[in-house]
Amino acid sequence: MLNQFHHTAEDMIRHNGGRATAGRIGILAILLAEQQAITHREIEQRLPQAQQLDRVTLYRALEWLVEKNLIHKVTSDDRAWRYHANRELHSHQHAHFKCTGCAQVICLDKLPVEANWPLPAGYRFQEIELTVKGLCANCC
Amino acid sequence: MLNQFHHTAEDMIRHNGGRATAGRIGILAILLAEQQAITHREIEQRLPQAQQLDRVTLYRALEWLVEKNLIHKVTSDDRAWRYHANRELHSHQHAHFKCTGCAQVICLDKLPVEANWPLPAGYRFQEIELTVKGLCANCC
DNA sequence: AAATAAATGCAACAATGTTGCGATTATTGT
DNA sequence: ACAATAATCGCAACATTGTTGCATTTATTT
Ligand SMILES: [Mn+2]
Ligand SMILES: [Mn+2]
Ligand SMILES: [Zn+2]
Ligand SMILES: [Zn+2]
Repeated sequence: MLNQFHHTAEDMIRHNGGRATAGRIGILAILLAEQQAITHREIEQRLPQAQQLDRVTLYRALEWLVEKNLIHKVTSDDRAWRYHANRELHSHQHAHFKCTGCAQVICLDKLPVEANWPLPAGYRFQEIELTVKGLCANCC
Repeated sequence: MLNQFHHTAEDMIRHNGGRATAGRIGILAILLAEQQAITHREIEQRLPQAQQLDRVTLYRALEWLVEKNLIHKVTSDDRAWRYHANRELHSHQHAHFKCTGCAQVICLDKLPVEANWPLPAGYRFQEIELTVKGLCANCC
């Protein structure tokens, strides 16, 4: 139920010292209900007509949610960030899958790569960004 | 010597059935001379004042070089493609490093990940895109 | 209910890349 | 060397995604 997610969303926002505005709650509820990582545009489309937000407000709300570590965003090759709620599985580093057919992005559970990557001398490792590309079950 | 690269570039272009225009040759020579993967903008800046190209022409030349497999392009989190000449090392799949300080991108030699990634049932693997982020020797 | 800081909406801007189309040019054949 | 031709180029216009400044509104606290 989306109402359930609304409640959870509001809690999460308050626990992080932010104002529980309709916009933030709605956005986070959408991301909590979503299996995949979705774009700014897709979030906009899922918002009920009654409470459409300004583009900029949506961007800023997402920025805030990322800062507070409630969601994470994923780089893609189509120049559009995709956002996804942080669940237990995804609190740490993980890889992503992107379908080259329908452009959907899902989070993969693990990041089966050694964190100690062989870098040139003097370089310092910070993090790995890994996207597996292929076809999803629908597009196969 | 950049002239040497010009000669090589012209050869590579002709061998692929394309017209050896000053623009294409200049671009490919720049990419051959460059260690790192560089952006459209950076290529533009390296072109001699005498033969500045239209932005669109530059984009289309790069597109053609990628099609012909003479160069490859790299996705980044700043929404700008970066281009690099295909050498032996990079003809196959490989990972990239991006410095979070100065934004430089270099190609890493290997891709120490199994090509057979554990995907959900019904999904088909195509390729891996992997970027290691960190600080380069200068920015450390 | 008033005070206050946080969040919002609007307009303007920036960066990167794409498309259509007429003009130019590299290449080929004579 | 010259003409024919298709490939390439340059320009203008557009698209998408995201950012910044600032005045207005609103959630929260007192
Ligand atoms: Mn994820
Ligand atoms: Mn590379
Ligand atoms: Zn798909
Ligand atoms: Zn650096």
